[in-house]
Amino acid sequence: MEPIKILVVDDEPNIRDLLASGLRFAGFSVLAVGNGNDAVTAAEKGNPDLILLDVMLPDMSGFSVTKKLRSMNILAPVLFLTARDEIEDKITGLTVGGDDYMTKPFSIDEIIARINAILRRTKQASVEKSVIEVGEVRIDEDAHDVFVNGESVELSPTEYKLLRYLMENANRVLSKAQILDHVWEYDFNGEMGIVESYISYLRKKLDPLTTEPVLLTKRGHGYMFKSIKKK
Amino acid sequence: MEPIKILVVDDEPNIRDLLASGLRFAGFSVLAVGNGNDAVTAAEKGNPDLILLDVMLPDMSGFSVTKKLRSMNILAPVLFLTARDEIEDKITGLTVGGDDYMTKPFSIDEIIARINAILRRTKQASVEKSVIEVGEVRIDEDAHDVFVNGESVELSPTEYKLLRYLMENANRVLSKAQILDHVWEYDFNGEMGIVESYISYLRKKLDPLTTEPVLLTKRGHGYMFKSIKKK
DNA sequence: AGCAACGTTCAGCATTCTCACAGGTTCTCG
DNA sequence: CGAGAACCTGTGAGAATGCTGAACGTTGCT
Repeated sequence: MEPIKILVVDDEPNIRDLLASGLRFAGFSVLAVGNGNDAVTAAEKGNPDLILLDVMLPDMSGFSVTKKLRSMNILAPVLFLTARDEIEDKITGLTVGGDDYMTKPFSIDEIIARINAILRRTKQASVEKSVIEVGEVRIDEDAHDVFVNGESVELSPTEYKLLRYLMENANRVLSKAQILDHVWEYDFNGEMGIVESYISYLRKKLDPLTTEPVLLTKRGHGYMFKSIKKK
Repeated sequence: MEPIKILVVDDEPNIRDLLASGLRFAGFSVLAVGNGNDAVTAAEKGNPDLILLDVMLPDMSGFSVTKKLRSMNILAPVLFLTARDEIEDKITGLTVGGDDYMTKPFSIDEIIARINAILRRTKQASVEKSVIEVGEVRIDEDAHDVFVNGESVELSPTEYKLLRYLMENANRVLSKAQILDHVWEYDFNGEMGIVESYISYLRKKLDPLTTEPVLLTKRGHGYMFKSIKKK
């Protein structure tokens, strides 16, 4: 099976490396460059399945890059990255077809989720399923819906991301530090107590609907989503 | 089969040697250096499968080291080491993909367990299974779960580490000193009576569920986890 | 502007864990 | 057999860890 190829374009080395290693760990084949010109040549040669494109580049704007790519008949979908205060209406209108955009700072897992969503929409079905189901809990990645035994549950964005990360790693202990790094934005500078708070929120919403608690505390280690009771 | 290569980076010679010999004994191929620059060159040449990296180094922070490594396309997962009170929020944002981190002081067996967990997840091939099963007792290293004949047993962190060490060395006598060195943090300076206490705790939890005692006292020598004798 | 939802911090409470100690038991060996 | 050594285990103090409600600031929506 061919790995899915992602072209990462960002001029800040920190962000670029964060993205590259995060995506590689998620199983993508990654090529990373730091400016618009390199992006164009890399896209031409590499034929990526998706392009992760920072809007603000030193040499040319993300807008110019896509225009150029389209004119060269390179039609890979683009996920734009933009700083929160960089006027967002410059983006709208840019995103045609399967394109999408995200604001910095982001959480690495959110990026991966968006990439999968785009690939699901635009590409062959070889991308992972949009539904994650573990035990009595099911989440629909496209609709951002959560069901417990068929019952719908309303979650805030952070609650949703946390639950998704835990379910993707069901039956594996995750330390608070790992949770923080995957679920929260990369510039988050607070305490790990916030993970405890959100675990508490999730429990309050999920536990009334499950036959037994699904979010386990592994004292001294972290938390775990438990799927099935092993006999 | 190629041995798995670990790069150890720590400026304190004591810790570095402790780690190096512990890991070598566990079957890894180890290269140990004392600062960030050497780490970068060693990683470049040695192509390690995993990097054990102290966050506080004399020349550059662990953060800079990883940044540099990532930008050089060295993507080995990193297990960060940090003093407990060294601001934990400096760590957050560091762990990407399969990375993890531990606080000093640690126990050597805990380090090895974490290393195996990371290698297992980044599926760098045939690392040992996450389940250890000896006789009627089974522990799942990913979930930190313990079962005796299918029955779940709740253990405290220290109890768990002790049981794991004993099971990894089943049918072999381990002296209290050995146990102390492997299971307790390296700066522990209490009495060996603590081992007796924890053996007692384990027995109280395990014996009711086993057909015969599994933790044997070898008077004058130490303790041994006995698997069911099959003649 | 006003309101609701959300993210974040914090403090108090509850639980669990670690470890030392000490009295009791078992074993070993003279 | 008896004394000392080795071992077992209950008790409890203090620390560590985790949970949750409350407060506050921010954002987005009406």
